[in-house]
This record gives sequence, structure tokens and C-alpha cells, in this order.
Amino acid sequence: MENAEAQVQKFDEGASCTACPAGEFNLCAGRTAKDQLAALLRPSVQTIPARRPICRAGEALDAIPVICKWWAASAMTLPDGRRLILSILLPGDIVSSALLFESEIRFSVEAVTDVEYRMFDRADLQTLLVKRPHLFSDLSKIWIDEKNQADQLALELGRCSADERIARLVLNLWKRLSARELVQNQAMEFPLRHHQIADAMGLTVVHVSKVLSEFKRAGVIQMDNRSMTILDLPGLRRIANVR
Amino acid sequence: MENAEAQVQKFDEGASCTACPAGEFNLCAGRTAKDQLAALLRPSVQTIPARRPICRAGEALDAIPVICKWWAASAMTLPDGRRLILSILLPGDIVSSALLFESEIRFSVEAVTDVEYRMFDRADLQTLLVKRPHLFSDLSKIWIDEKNQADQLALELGRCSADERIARLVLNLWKRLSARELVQNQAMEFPLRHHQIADAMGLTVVHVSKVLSEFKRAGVIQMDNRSMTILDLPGLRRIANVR
DNA sequence: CGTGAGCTTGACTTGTTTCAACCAACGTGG
DNA sequence: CCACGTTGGTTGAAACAAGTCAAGCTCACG
Repeated sequence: MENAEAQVQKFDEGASCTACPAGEFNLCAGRTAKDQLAALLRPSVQTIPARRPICRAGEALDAIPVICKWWAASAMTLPDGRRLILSILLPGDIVSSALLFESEIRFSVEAVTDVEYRMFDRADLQTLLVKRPHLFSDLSKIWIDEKNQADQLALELGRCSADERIARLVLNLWKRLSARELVQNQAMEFPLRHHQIADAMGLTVVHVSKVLSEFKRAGVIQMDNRSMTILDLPGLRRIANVR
Repeated sequence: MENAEAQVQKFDEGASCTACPAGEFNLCAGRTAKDQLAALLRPSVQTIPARRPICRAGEALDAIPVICKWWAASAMTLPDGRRLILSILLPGDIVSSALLFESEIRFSVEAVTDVEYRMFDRADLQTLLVKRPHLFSDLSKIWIDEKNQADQLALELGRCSADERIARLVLNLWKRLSARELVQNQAMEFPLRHHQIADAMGLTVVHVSKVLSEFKRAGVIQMDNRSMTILDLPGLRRIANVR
């Protein structure tokens, strides 16, 4: 994970904010707002090792976690243990904007890698929102984006084949990492375990392994020590059935 | 559809509002708010026949449709025509609260049966929201509920069997109709075509038919002319794998 | 050095889809 | 009022995608 420093730097400089595409939010709409936030709210920074839970479904939180470094994932669980990852959380991502209005978190969040995150106090954020009402438009963008992501996931789970789903997951991460300038010539950090890919796309570990092997064999992607290179982007797009 | 009158009455009296469970919203948190809304906003009422689109994905709307009578459904479509119904919209349901902040609707909405709905002007609603800031808490409840529904759907599509999914769909509709007092001793109107159930749960028409036949054969449900009776609620719960 | 987590591979099973034929109900136009 | 096409539902056989089971491998780590 050579570009850890790059990740920290991006976030701390607010670069991941200015670079973020329309609809993506990083709790900082531009450098100034981000600096204001950090100054006004003095969020507490926390670090948690890989695979450890950041918070559990049903828990009450007075603060909203925002991912700063590396990856986390939010997941729901059925009573019998079946799990679905709702979203892979990248640096700059707010864990759940519902936490601005409700203290109970509906899903659990866990670290994919070692993760650094900041807790923004809800009350502070709310008063800030009242003082700077223009932030509402940013907020609504995050809201809408969260909902769109959820709808898109449902569509993929309900109507796409395993190949399509996995290709789409890769393309989605690639797009989001590109926006954060975390992709150098088609290569990106890819710390996800097969187990997590399976949970994210409603598949089994075994099948994920088979599909990814097939992608590699076909020369579409390449993976080595927790990083992935897209060798044939049009090919991957074709498999994913997009655009 | 014998209780059409009941449905109209419920909505027009605001009964579906007072009866709605925590987290459910009907654009009217209690009778007074609803009357205020109707008086202040003079929404235009529209009627549309079954199977006809109310609006299409990508369209720009200056008004937010709210279902008044009968059922509608929101759906997303893949470029090759595969479809997923995101949500079955019942009387009192707002089509998409994202429309409060964004004019482009991300999915299409179509009438399941003949449907009556009202269009609430976005600008009017926004000024109302500014004048009555306490409405924000109602709004956030709808928001959060919409997101939870979407996450729940993803979980079901990703991790539940066909039997479970269909049982859960039935239970979900039963719960929501109960809250609107549209269920008399376990019997409810059920205008959904197999085709729509399939699109809602990511299955094929043929398989839906087989699963429903099996439910009937096992004496769990009973269906006749567009209405469904749950004969064995605990049994259905067991199949659905809930609680 | 042993242990456990993660990945791969092959054989087999199963749930769901696909294909196809058929039936019932309904509305429309002759 | 009948003939007809259309839409929606049912059923069975065959095909297929993904899951399950099982074994073996690598690698990191205490």
C-alpha cells in the first residue's frame, strides 16, 4: 500500500474535495468550507485496524463518522447471518448522512483496511447548518446521491449476472478512486477480500474467485498484492454492459 | 375492487396519516398539517389509467406527485430493457422526496391500477418548508425511510431466495396497507400482476407463478379477483424468515 | 513450526431461467 | 353475438448459472 501518504495528503489538502465529481461530497465543498468545518468542529480523529467494526447496527451515535484514510464498508445482516455490503466507503465519504437527523445507525460499518476516520458531532453540524443555510444544497446532493447509489445497487442485484455485477463493482470503485486522484495509469489499490466482494454483490466467495480468475485469464484485469490494474477498460465495460 | 371508496375516504379524511406508523409519511403529519398543505398549495389532481406511465426517468418535473388513490410503482431500467421495480407506491406515498431538491427524476413511475395523484409544486413546498421549519423533522423522517426501504430491498435481492423475497413482499404490502386501514381480516386488494411481482423481486414471471401456486397449495395465502387473503400469517412469516 | 485466513479448483447439486405449449378472461370490431 | 387478438396465468421439460462441498495450496504471523 505504497500511496498511503498520497491518500492522507489528498484528504488533508482538500484535494479530494475539489477533485470530486458532481454529486460526490466529502464533507467539504471546496477547500474553504472544509477548513471552516475542521476549525469549527474540531472532529476527533480515530484509527481502527482492518476487519474491526467501527459501529454496529442499532447503535446510537452522537457523532457522524467520515472516512479519512483507506477503506471501510457498511453492511446489513439478516438474523441468520447472511450479510450484504451496502456501500464501500472511500476517503472523504460520510458513513451515513441519516445520522444528521437520527442517532440510531441502521447498518454496521467495518474497516476494510486499517482506517482513519473523524467523528463530527451531530449537534455541532446541525448548528453549523442553521448558521450557513447554503450548506443545505450540498447536503441534499449527498442525500440524493446516497439514495441513487442504493437504487443502483438494487437494480444490479436484482437484474445483473455475476459477471456484470463484479465488473460494475470494479468500474464503480475505479471511477470513485479516479475522482480522488487515487488511480495511476489504470492501477488502483484494491484491498477488498473475495469474501467482501461476494457480500457486496450477493454472491459466494467461490464464485467470485471463479469470475475474477476468468477476468484475469481473459486479460481484462490484473491483480497483485492488493492492487488492481484494468488492462482492457472497453472490455470490462462490455462485460459490465454499460454505456 | 370493492373498497375504492374506502381508499378515497381514508386519504381525504387524513385517516391514512394519523394511522401511519413511525417512519411512514403522507405529506401530512396529522390532519391539520394536511389541511394546511391542501389549502396553501392547491395541488392539481390528476388521474391516469392502469399501466400508463406517470413520468419517465430523466424527465424534469416542477411538481412532486403524491399518490392519492390506488397503486403505482417506481422502476429503473437497464439499457437492454431489464427492469426493477424499486417501490410499490400506495395511497399517501410521495413518489420521490428527492424531487424537493432536484427537478430531474431518476426513475420512471407508472400506474399499477387506475391511479389518482396530486402534483405539489416544488417552489411552493420549498417556501412552505422555510415558513414552517418544524416540517424539516417530518421531511428527514421520509428521507430516512426511503433510504431504509432501498437498503432493505438490496439486502433481499442480494441474499434471499425467491420464496423469501415473495413472502417478504406480501408481508411488506400487508403491513403498509394495515397501517392505512385497508386490510379487513387478513384480506387486501392485490392488483399486482405476476409480471410486476417479478420485476419487484428480481425474478421471472414463470417462477413467480410457481412460487405463488406453491403458497396457495400449502394453504398460506388465497387469491381471487385481484385480492389476497393471508390464511396462515405465522407460516408466511416462517417462509419469509422474519422475526 | 504450526495455525488459520484467504484463494483456487474440480465435481456435483440446486434454484431459477428459458422455452414452449396451452388455457382463460377480456375487449374490440365486424 | 360471435370471431378474434391480446394479455395474463399455468405447467412441464430442459438448460444453465450459481451454490455447495471438499481438498489442497500459499502466505502471514505468533
